[in-house]
Amino acid sequence: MGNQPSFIAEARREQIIEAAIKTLDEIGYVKASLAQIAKRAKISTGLISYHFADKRDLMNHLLMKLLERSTAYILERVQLKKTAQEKLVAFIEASLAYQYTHPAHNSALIEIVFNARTPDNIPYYKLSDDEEEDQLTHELQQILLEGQEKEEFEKFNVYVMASVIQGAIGEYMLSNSTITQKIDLETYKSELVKIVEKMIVFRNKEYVRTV
Amino acid sequence: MGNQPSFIAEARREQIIEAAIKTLDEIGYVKASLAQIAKRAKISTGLISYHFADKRDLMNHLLMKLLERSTAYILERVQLKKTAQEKLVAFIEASLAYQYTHPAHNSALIEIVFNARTPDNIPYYKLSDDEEEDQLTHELQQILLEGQEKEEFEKFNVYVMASVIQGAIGEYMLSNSTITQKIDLETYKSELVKIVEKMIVFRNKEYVRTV
DNA sequence: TACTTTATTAAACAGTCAATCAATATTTTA
DNA sequence: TAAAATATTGATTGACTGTTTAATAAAGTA
Repeated sequence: MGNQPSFIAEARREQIIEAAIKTLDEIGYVKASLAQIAKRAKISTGLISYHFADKRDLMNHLLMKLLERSTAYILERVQLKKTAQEKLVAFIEASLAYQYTHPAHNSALIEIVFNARTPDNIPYYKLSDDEEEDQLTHELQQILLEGQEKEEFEKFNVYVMASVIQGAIGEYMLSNSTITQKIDLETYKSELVKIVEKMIVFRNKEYVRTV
Repeated sequence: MGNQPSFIAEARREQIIEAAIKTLDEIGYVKASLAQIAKRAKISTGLISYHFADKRDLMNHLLMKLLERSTAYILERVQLKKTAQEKLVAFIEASLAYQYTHPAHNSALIEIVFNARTPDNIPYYKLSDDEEEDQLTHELQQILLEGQEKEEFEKFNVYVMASVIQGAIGEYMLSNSTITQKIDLETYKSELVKIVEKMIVFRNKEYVRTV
């Protein structure tokens, strides 16, 4: 009784997950029934239940996939850089770029994080994330620490600073209108980098002189 | 046919809204059915339908109430201050304080903003908010502008800076665990203020000398 | 007082949900 | 090929959804 999840089954699971992403993006979590997902995958609802234990199981797999992808995208680009400052800029730019180039993934991620709950009813967004998302948080904190050790960066509370940076990134991802209407991605990117560098980068003599 | 909404009716509507807030906080938007809300208000479900046109109507009233309260709380405290810098600090501190002292309101607000949708299915969080929430955004932008005009603050993009600050505030409100486990409110408050002042406040000669 | 309006309940309604199941088709294995 | 395992459908189930309705209670009015 081999238990490797047969080639065709894996493909179908992929397809269902993709359809679920599309569904979440299009009609939101509340309306994202198995029937709606099945419709977009052009299969019967029963088949979803056959491949996933239940709806929560499907949503968990979907969430993992979304986190994996964005994490990989961002980390790839960060690891190309050498100095902490370069890494930090790459982190910010890649985060914003991923959101911009994958709006559907982004919406789906928001829908699920703010709706899915554990069996004991704790919402995911309140969860301590030892998982993938945390991988990004961890990486950001590492960059900041590294920068301080190498004296590229000033002293500041790393956790709070990481939170500020992630908040700024998330804010653009969320407020699809208020900000987006007035500021395009490139402007936001460069302005945000400027601001972050101002609050982080060590002010050496040349810098002070230019103030 | 007078249309002032009778004393007793208004009280009942209040009660239903409070029960709805409690429900959203406790079990989240997805499970917040009229039956669950009625149970907490200790009334029949039909009575909710009698006092509100439909569920969306109830949720809209609830959202308005939540926004009114937090906006009033924050603006009250900001208006006590004179200089732009003092106002900015008051804005940040009041925003964080309100969340901390009203966790249930906060959860309810999150649940509704990330779930409610317009009749044409646009999620509220993607909506351009000409409303109350925007009142806070607008106030923050005004503070930043005023600071620049009075040369208290450096030059920066006001929209991006406002977004960074609101992102930092929202991040603490959201990540109830990752941050909160490591950093208490007071520390986050003071560290955030320090960071914001560093990226905003005009660096006069005394400041530079201390670097 | 008698009458009208407002408030409230419990039951019923039509619809949707996730999950299950028996029947059937497809693929894999021997 | 024949048999077994896997994949898929479509229909069904029972629970729950928001809303409506008929009946009744309470409050207001004249």
